[in-house]
Amino acid sequence: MSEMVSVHGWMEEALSSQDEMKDTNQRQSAFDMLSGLSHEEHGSIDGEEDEEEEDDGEKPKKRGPKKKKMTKARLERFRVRRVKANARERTRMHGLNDALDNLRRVMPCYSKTQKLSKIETLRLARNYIWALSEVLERGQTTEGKSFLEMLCKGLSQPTSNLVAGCLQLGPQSLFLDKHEDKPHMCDSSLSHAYSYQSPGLPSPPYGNIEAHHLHLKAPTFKTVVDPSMVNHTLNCTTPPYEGALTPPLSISGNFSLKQDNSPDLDKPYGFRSHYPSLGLGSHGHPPHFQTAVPRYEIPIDMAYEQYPHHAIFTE
DNA sequence: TAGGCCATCTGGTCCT
DNA sequence: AGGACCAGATGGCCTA
Repeated sequence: MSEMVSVHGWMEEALSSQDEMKDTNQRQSAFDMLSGLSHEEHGSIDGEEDEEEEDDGEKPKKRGPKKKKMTKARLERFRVRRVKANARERTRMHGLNDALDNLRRVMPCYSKTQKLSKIETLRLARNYIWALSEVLERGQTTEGKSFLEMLCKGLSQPTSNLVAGCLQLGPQSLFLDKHEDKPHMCDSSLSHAYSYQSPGLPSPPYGNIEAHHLHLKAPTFKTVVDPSMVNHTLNCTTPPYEGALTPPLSISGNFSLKQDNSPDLDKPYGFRSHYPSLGLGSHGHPPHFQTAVPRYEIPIDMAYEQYPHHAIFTE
């Protein structure tokens, strides 16, 4: 019993100290301390090491493996294991979030200040790949409504507004000052001009946006990459695409650009190789695509010459 | 204030 | 046994 009292005192200490904690790590340690508590409630604490439980009661014996008493040593081992597992899980989730952030950066609209939610990021990424593959395979233009339709399919209305606003801006507006903290191709405030209420759509979440609801003029993407200037390596099984090059809606995945100390930009992302960061799994099969987005390799300084104001360089 | 989003904890399952 | 992965639960924060 004295053990229980001391354990509860430890818990209360963790709880009270938690109020004063602002730092996440401190909170983590408090939670981790508390993690042992819930299990104490289920098991009694015995002073003996790993002593087997003896049930002399008249209650019918339960089936299944005999549960061991929560001795102090077992409790401590459990707590340590739980704390380590929590730390691993946090690290794992941080890695997952980092990957999502990297994905956000190669999306057609990216803003440090207004991040797409996780689910919207994944949806837009899927649509983006799909739309670009359509451009490659069928020679579809990125200027039409269908491109916008594909991008916005299944997205929430706010996100669709955001994307629509991005594509509405036209080529001049795509090249934002690289030192400004603006979205790559759009800003949410800009989307107000195109904010549409789609009467027939479930609002907000996840209705399909039809282009005729948008009343948008076709965005005009012009190829700014001179094919003769680039080392065009097409790493796919399909014949080389003879038409116009895919406009660099987002070239951060194609170039390895490093303007600041962000270590993330050193890593290969996006379409740099065949879908390396899109969660292909160990088998490495592209997700139902027969073509890959062409990969342009341009020296960094040349890239800056070509895209001096491309918003993608804002980092 | 409700709802959306997020971070974290937690226990279960599978794998090495 | 321990780690990775997953899904459910929970609570905090923010916004309409």
